[in-house]
Amino acid sequence: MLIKSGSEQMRQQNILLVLSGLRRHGPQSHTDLGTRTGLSSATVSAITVELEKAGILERSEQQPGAGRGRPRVLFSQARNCGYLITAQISSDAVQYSLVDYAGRLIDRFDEARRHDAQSTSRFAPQFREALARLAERSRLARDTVMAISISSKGTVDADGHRLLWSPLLGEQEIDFAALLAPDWRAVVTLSNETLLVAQALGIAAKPSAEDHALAVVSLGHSIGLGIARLRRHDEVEASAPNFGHMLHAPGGGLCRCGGHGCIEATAGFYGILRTAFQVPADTIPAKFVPLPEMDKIAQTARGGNRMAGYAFRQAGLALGNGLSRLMSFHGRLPIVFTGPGTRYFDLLAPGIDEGLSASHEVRLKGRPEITVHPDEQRLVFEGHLDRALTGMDQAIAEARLSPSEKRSA
Amino acid sequence: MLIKSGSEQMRQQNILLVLSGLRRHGPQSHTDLGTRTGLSSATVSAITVELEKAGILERSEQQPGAGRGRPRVLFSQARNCGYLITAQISSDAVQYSLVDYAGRLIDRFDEARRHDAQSTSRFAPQFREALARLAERSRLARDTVMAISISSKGTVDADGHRLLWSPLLGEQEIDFAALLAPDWRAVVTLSNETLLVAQALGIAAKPSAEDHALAVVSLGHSIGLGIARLRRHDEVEASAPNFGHMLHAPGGGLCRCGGHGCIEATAGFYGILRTAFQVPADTIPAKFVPLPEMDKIAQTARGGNRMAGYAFRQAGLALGNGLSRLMSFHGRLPIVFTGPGTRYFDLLAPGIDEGLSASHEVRLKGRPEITVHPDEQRLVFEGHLDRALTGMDQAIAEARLSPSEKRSA
DNA sequence: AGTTTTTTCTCGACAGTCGAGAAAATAGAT
DNA sequence: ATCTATTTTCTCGACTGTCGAGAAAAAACT
Repeated sequence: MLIKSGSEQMRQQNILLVLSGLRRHGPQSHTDLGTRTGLSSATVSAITVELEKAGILERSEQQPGAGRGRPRVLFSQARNCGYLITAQISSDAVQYSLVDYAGRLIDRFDEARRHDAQSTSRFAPQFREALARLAERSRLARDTVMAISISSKGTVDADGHRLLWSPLLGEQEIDFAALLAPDWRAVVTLSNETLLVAQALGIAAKPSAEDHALAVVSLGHSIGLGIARLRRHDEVEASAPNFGHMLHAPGGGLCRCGGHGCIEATAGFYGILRTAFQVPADTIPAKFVPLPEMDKIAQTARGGNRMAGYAFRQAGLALGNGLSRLMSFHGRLPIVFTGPGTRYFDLLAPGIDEGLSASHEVRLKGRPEITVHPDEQRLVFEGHLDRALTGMDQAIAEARLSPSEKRSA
Repeated sequence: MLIKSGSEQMRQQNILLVLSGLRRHGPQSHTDLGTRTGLSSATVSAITVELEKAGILERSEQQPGAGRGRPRVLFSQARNCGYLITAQISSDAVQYSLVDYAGRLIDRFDEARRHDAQSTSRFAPQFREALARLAERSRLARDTVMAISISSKGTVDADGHRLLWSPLLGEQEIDFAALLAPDWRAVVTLSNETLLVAQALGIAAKPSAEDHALAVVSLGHSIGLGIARLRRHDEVEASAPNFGHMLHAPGGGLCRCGGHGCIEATAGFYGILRTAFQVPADTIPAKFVPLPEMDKIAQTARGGNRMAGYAFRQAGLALGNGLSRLMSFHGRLPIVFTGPGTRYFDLLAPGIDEGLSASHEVRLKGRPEITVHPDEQRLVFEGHLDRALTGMDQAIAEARLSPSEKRSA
């Protein structure tokens, strides 16, 4: 059964329309909103008045000298209406950011992670403490933080509450929602890192709108994949399949997940290292490979070293074959590479091409468009912003009746 | 941007709600509809009166003796409100069915297809002629046919208008929408056969609702895959990835698609035949393998013939590995096997199991639930009904204002 | 015939959107 | 300095649609 539609839903929908228009296209006037949303001027008025009263919107100053006529007044999000905290967990550090409702960065710091034995057990309390510190530094009442958005590599449960498996903490499951529930009133969401990248690229790629989807591959110690499907009406639906541990070749090298022949076991940094140094493929994978070491291997490969070159080519092949399979499922789609591994893209490209050509889709319609976008961290942050702030907009639209509204108006 | 919401959309949505409630749960009374949809009695009244006037709904007789009180009158679809034609194209025949708006089968016939050289060029005119005959046999005005729903194996374009590639007609592209446009006013949709099976299983599996998705594999001369995602509110979103031509093993046997190492090249009937008879793997695949011949191979395999047994096991392995990759993308999901190949399921099962166990998902959460459902043709028909009739409901809801409505009421 | 029970139908109130036009605010013209 | 043209914002009455409550209908039971 679908959902019932009353005048209630109608208003919610139109409020959301206004908020998301403002979100995607910045401060706008009454008339802009009207033409953009298709709503009549009268309706826009009713909505903006209501949101202004509720403290969600505020009127910016009009820009003067913009031609004849009454000057437009721009509406924009009220900054102090609520705050968002993002936490990007990566292998060597966690980056914490505090952002206001309008999407402006207020404060940010990194906290390095150590790779000793106790680091995993101490992770949760350290995380909690860091969040507390972030709020304190800006003298922010905790109740004003409406959302906490966390990202990590690995597998996340459907609710976005628990980290089920991660390359950093292994099978140590963390329930972030439960961890933060005592301290915070905010909505806590955990997302796969590459999913957020896909989200960010999805909304950015929107204007072209030629293709209906795109894929992004994160190259690093482990391999991540994100898919963004571009739905009608500016919506982006992102997902993050477990690509790194998809079967590449049965009986292949030992993977960190305990399986054999995963893509990551050949194309992740430790896989490349293993092949390059001719370590037996069932050797327990390295926990962490420093970038300089990878750089060194890449240098020897570029200098003509056979085995190093072969390692990168095999890695590319694993990626290409995997992407070929991806395209069997989702059709041919443009591919973006990101992450630290992109600095070896020249070495990976031939293998990727070879692997891709095994696909029916590629043979029929040609090679997909491939681009490289090295700055992964920034994309992750953008993904955080888009998802979390849109979520706040939604929550505002849905919670419209509770505050006062019944008595006063 | 989302879509604007006015009182118009509100009514459309609620009309759709009533129609789909009626569709999924059969004839119902005023009150039933009210509780099911959540709409107030007054609103249900307004809607049913409108639809009755428009000739979409009609009141069935009340069933007498059902206790005290005023007897309920059941609403149901007006049969003569519109008709649907379905055409199921399979390798050896095309089945044409005529169905009324309530989903009742009115007429049906099969037309055999021959496998000679001219058959493909003659296909289109024969198809057109058969549709004409179907309408004529029931003395039906063509304008009353609202939808023509066609299914085939192979690749379909996004609009559902053109058959891009099929195992039966190869690269000979057919634009069914264009083919039928001169003769029919109806909406023409082409769907992948296995997608329809997934749709049918999806709506049937709904009550359990434990898993959020399911996959169905069609085993035959070629291999089909359908996925049904169970969305909230009774909605099923079905898709049909190009599974049969997904890469199984690089450099594997020659496939009908022209590639090497596709799943189908090992697991399709011709692939099994090739392996069983030790024909070189780059031999041009047989166009068609009669079932009795497959039965014979299966018999020898069951009787202990090494090579025949190996052929089925390899086929199962290709399927299992493919499904393992599917689960890397979609998570662990229950699997249904259908199609003529299910009669060899005992021989395929060991290979499938072995292939599945290579998946990270399976190792973590255990083997997925596997069921067999041999009667593919009936499932395809059910899928046709659900998709096409739901589409008609939607069209009715959307086209509400045009007929009269403005003048009369 | 009267009462009870259940269902269907109808009426007034309410929420929300829309079109049109009034009011506001500015730049340029006189 | 005042007036006019122009553009934007705001307001009012009409319309559409939903909802709750109660009236009307239609059967079974007493």
